[in-house]
Amino acid sequence: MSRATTSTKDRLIETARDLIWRNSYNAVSVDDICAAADVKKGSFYHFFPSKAHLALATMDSCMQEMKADYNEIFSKGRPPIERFRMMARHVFEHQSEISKELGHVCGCPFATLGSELAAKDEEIGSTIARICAEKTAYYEDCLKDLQNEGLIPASIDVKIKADEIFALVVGQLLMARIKNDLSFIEHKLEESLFNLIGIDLAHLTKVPEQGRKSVRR
Amino acid sequence: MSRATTSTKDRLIETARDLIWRNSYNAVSVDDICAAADVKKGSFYHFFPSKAHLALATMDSCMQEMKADYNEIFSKGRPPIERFRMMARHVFEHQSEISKELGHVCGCPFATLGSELAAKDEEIGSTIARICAEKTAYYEDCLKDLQNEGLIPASIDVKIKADEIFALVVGQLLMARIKNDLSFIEHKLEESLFNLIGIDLAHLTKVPEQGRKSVRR
DNA sequence: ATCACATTTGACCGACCAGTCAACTCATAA
DNA sequence: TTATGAGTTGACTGGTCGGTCAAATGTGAT
Repeated sequence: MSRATTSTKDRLIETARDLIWRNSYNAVSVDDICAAADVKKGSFYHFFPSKAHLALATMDSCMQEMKADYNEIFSKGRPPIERFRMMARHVFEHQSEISKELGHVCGCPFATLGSELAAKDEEIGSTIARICAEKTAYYEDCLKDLQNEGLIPASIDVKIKADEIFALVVGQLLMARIKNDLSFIEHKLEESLFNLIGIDLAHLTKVPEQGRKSVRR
Repeated sequence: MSRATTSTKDRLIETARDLIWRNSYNAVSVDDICAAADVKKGSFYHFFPSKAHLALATMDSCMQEMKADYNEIFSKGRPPIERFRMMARHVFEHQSEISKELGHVCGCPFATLGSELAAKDEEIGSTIARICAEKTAYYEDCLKDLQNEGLIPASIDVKIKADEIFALVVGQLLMARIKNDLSFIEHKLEESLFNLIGIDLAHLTKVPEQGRKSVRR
């Protein structure tokens, strides 16, 4: 009957993602999730040993989706500046979509969950820390390419800069969630990003159709 | 008996601040707070009509403390660069102190609460948004002074830049909370900050004891 | 047809949740 | 002395929490 669409387990993960992301881990009960997913509680505990394990599975699912997007955005075929630019656009578009679907700006799911649970549940805390590290790896790699192309000084520490970028994005997403307003991310995220990286975008875009593939040296 | 130290109401607010900040709003029950504050539940509801109202009172208390600190740090008697520098140091020292006291890096209390409740409780959400706006006002004012002294270009939009600074700090605090590690804030926050503002600190500090009061023009 | 096994169901548990209440203490003020 | 009202107490409520369980049902292989 219900197999036609998605499996019970997947349905639980998807529903949990929506409910927890929209509200918070502790504000959403297992009963809530079961009701929304139209799954009986016994079935829930057949697939997940605890509520926390569902949260972990939900994060895994989110991370895989994120990775698929990032692999596309940060593919080597794209000039590094374009990658960051596309990331900024993607953040807005993704958030905008989620916001329409769930009725509220939701920000970064890992940050939301991490902020709530990092001090309580060690496993979730370290999982989130690992996910964040994976995200910054994309930035770091891209920053290295910017260095190789001579667009940013070779002297800067790309690892630190990547952490800074991540913090900036996470912070702006958090503010967007609190204010329930994406306009800053829509109009200013890209600029903030290049400010932080240290690239004068206005100067670069003066040469519109040249130097796009590679501005090597 | 207990009046000797602090009033029941204040004791509840202080205890709630610690417990909620350390864990999260929904993870801490009224019973928990009452037990930790050695207050009976009936007394709790004599002073606060609901748990949410205690949270609001707690935020008020946090904000007053924050304002006292910020008024000192951002006083006009200090050169604007020193103000930001002192703020970075203050963030670390404050977090370090709290971390020792509560056993875990806690980050920004408003961000933590906001992330958890903004989508659920409108009043708390808008209160937090207002508090954040008050914080960015300090940055904005300080950025204007930097402009007046010619240390940053007059062309930059200080309002936006202030929001960027706030997002960066909040984001790094959130990461510190998740990782339970203050080392990035200890060693890199100041540098990140001036990166974002667009001031080359290394260049400035080459002139150690001069140009401290004012580097006008 | 029979078996093994995965899945589903709904009743159930004790603990805990936010919040209520009537009775009590005690200081002050008339 | 008595009346008032702020503060305190602990027992109480109805509902919800995360989690359990035995029994029922479906499914695929032999």
